[in-house]
Amino acid sequence: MGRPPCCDKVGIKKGPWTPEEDIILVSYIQEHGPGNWRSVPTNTGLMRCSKSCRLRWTNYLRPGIKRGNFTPHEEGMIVHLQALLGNKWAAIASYLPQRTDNDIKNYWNTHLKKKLRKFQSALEPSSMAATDELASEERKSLDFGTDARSGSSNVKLNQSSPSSSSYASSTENISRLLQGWMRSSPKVNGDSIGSYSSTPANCDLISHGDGQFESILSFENMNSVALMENSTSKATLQDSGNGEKLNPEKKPKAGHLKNLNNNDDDDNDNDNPPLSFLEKWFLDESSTGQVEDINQMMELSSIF
DNA sequence: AATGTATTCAACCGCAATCGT
DNA sequence: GACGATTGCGGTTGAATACAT
Repeated sequence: MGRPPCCDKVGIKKGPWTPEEDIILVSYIQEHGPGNWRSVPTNTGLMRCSKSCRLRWTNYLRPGIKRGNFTPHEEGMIVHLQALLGNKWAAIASYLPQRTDNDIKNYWNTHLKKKLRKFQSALEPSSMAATDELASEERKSLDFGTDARSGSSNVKLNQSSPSSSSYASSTENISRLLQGWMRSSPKVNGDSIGSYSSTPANCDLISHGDGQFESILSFENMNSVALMENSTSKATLQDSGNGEKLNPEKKPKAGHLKNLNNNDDDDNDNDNPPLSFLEKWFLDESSTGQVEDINQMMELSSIF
């Protein structure tokens, strides 16, 4: 019953991509442009399903993708947007140029969520005791800005995968691969199309580029995604790279609606979540999780 | 040095939305 | 409008790697 998975076909290759496959895919897209993924495997001879080709392109080969360290500004934006939108990674990614939804999702799951948990534990130490698994995990890495495993700064974490054997982690390979295309890419608003300028050109979110959170406070009066849509409606959300529309907020699925509604519920008083304090705490690498003003912190608990 | 454990992230899977007929 | 095909998205997995013992 139901449609069989597209990758279940015999002879369809799975797993990590090889440099040869990447070159084939990039060459094809360079010539034909992204899209019509269905025809990509057929036309290229790649033994990959269309989905895999699209994923490889959007998450890795696409020009202008920034890998590695997330800046504090990016972290702050993710925190902000996640609080506003829930796990709408694609929507969040549309406001973080050069970052893929997958990247953001991974970063959230591996780094930011931990920070949030720690934040919660600071708020409600007793509740942490109830969640033993999480609690023990967090206790292993008490320094907020420290990698639990290495004890070193988070900055280390996102260096392009240290692996020397793993091709997929070699950004140099990819950039070399794409160099020709990047050079020939037309410019839009001073940015190479290759930079995947999916962020709305007029969007206040990042246009300031000052690295301050104020830059995203254009959401100040937002209480819902619908409002966000209004606030950005003047911007043409168009991925200039492949022509795909990049609507920051498509019709949410049921689960997402729930998520969003939860946010709405939290904001029933029509006030935005008091995130500035959270950001400060969240991004303070020297923070040890100490809460100086517990009352202020308590205000934040309802957000999550 | 060997082994066990934790972490990361590229890639896969399944579902829902969208598109084309 | 109905239906099938295609695309996009979010959750999850598992191999590779780093770290701890």
